[in-house]
Amino acid sequence: MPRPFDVTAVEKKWQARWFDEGTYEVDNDDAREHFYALCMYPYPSGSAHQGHIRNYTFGDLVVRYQTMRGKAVLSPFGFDSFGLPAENAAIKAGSHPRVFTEARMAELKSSVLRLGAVFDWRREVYSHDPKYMKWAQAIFLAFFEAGLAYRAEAPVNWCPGCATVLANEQVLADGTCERSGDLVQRRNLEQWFFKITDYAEELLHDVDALEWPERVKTMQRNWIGRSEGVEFDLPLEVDRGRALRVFTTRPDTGFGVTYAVVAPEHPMLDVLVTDDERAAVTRLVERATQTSELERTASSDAGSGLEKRGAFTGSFVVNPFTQESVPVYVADYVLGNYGTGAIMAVPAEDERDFAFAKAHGLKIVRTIEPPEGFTEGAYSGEGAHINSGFLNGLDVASAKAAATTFLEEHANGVTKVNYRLRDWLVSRQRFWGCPIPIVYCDVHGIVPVPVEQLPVVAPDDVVMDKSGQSPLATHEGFRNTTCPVCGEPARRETDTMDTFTDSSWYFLRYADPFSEDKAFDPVQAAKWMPVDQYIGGIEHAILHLLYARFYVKALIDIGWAPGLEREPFRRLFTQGMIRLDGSKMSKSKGNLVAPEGYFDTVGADALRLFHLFVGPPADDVDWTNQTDEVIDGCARFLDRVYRLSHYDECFFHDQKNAEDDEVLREVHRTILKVTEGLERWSYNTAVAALMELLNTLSKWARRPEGAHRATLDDSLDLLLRLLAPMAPHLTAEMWEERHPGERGVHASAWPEADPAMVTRASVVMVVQIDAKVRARLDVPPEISEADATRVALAAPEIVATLGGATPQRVVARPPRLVNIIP
RNA sequence: GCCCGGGUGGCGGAAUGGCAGACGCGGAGGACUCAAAAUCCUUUGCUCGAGAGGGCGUGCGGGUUCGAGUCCCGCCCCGGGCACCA
Repeated sequence: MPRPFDVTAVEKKWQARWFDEGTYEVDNDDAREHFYALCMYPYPSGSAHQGHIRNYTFGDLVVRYQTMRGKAVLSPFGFDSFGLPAENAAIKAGSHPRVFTEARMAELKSSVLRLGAVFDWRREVYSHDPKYMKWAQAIFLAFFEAGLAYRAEAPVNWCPGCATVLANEQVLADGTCERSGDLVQRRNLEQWFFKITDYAEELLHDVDALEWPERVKTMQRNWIGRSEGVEFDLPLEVDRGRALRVFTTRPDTGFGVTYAVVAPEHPMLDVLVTDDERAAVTRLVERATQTSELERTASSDAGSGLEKRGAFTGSFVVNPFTQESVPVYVADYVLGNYGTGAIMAVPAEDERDFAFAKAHGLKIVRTIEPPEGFTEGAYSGEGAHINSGFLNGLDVASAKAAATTFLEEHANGVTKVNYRLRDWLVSRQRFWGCPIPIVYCDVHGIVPVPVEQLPVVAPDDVVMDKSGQSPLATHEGFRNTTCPVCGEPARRETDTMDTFTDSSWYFLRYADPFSEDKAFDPVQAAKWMPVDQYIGGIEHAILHLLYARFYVKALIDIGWAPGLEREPFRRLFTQGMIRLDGSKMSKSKGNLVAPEGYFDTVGADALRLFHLFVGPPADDVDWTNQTDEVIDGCARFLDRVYRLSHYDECFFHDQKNAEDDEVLREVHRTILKVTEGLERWSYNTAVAALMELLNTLSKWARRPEGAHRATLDDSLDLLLRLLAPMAPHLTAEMWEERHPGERGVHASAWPEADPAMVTRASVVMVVQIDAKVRARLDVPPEISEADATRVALAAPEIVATLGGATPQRVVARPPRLVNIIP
């Protein structure tokens, strides 16, 4: 496609200028109003894919737009540079992950530069930078000292493919690893955890006030999973001094408890099992603890196999409501690490209990009257209580309250809040991550590495082999050290931290990357935080955002960040995904459409414009065989802007007339449309408004009668300023041509619409009969209801259609429409 | 199963309860050209009609309203998230 200008030369020129001159460097003490714009910390997977391009197109638009609005905009860049893909690639190539990673970083950086995205490059941060690692480790130690990091043995998710432990968050619903797809196994290992559960309530509560997509807020709430209920005792039948403690959210159904269930991991199981049942229970427990999470959860469909997934323990407990003895079962549908690991079972009102009761022939007693027509199964809805002694006749809410009081008085009951959220397992048995700065001494136990010895950096002379085991674990020089307390030989921790820890505080380092003696200066950080606009993919809706929120709250609480707001990301925008052939575009799927080809041909501005124009920014984009044509269309639009700014085929007249004035009014209306579009993330309509304006201008200036020259010049300048955040290279170039020696378009102020210029001289009013359009009339925009009615009824088409009859009713909504009901 | 989104021309999409389809892609016709590309102009929801003009149209069925793509009720379909959390 021949272009009227040299796209590549223009883009290179401006990219070099922005980079070399540090145009978008910004000081913490800048006197202008501060604005922190941030795109999510990218993993350096190589040159950018269209998802990155989309992200940085939006981010750069925000940066340039807010700058033109007179703000000091912090726009930093860096790399989430630790992670498994680099390690796997290094194993394959027999090289070091750093070599691989830094090559990928250079590629990604080149892509964002070629996109024309602007950053304060002095603030660049990357996770495997020892300067960053030092403080990542210092934070770990501070958490450790504050009791927020602890070591515990726990059943963990072990992925055989990745040869590492995974966080709950990295295990998919079907029990497979999110990365490798392998079936995750359960193992008991000593691991490091962060006590994120201490913050469950605050993390849940603070979600409400965030200006985030509702969808993301809901996901966060669901993930935290708060549930209120009662914990109480079910005394053992044989020894009423001992009891099985259970948690329930439905104390009101207590009269319907016909059995109890403990998890296979329950500590009291040994006491509960009688000799007769021991063999069967042992078999079940072994199966439950050794089989994968998948098998344990898979059979939820219609409760199949339930008879094999539970066994009678031989013991009985006493239902405090009925004083009846009920059997205790062990079953794998009860989880050991939630609540008390034991439940009261109410088959009539709980689906799972119902299925289990059916499978084992257990008694079912309804305690809530199901509605008319309800036939079979558990009923968990509203209704009046029956078969429930003192609760009879009460609705669910009142019965809950009464039952809770009863349990408090008779069964050591306490109201209790449980969360689905678990502590964050941060240990990873991998090499390419930030080492956990801990030493194990035979005498002194767990000893933190002194801060002055940080960072603990992995050695370079490692052999990345195919065993899958971290080379740190077997590297004698790394592993063997001395105890910081006593100086005797000791072992280093060889696990590294989950890479989500790196992305949990990078935005704080961006705000102050200059401090050498601390992770960030809280006074400097507070000058930018919280992030005013965070932009990233929906795939981080739970993990990254939850962890980063936790980090900030914890850092404030341990005294590292006084004065910071407790939520790091005030506004979040989640962009849609790019899909090719219906599936998400990602490197692992090999379905990337590299942007480099577009940079070389249509140019970055056209590609940016495409991403803005193709649809609502939050929606997914289907990359189809029509896409290249749409991108060409965007390039065509830019060409037309260029030609018009060179008065290509234009004619002029000297005296400004009414038509010229109306065109300028159209420009001012466009200012409103574009500004509104940018403010409410409607970039596609903002671009459309500019296209419409160009159509108007070019039609007007190319008529033989011509256009008023000064009016065209004013219009062009306004158009270029509105287009500047979207297509920065071309607008910068044209502005320089039109205003040599003056400051650039991006340094000029965002246009303000003149209120006197946005109204039209006349507008088209629609006249309907019975809601069908019968006439269109030119009327003044301020026409009154009476006048509107009068001119409507006088219109020839209306007179003809009505045929002299008096209308029953006239609805006038001046100046848009009049509807006549005959 | 539960919780969110979303169903509008051939396609991407637009529309504070007020002219459905802005803008773009694609298509058709034309101008320029020896020719093509590029560019420019016209046209383009479906349908009946030679035409003027008419009818029908926002997943389906109801409702509210002078007026519904938009609000309410009940369905269907697609996408995403969660899913033994007691």
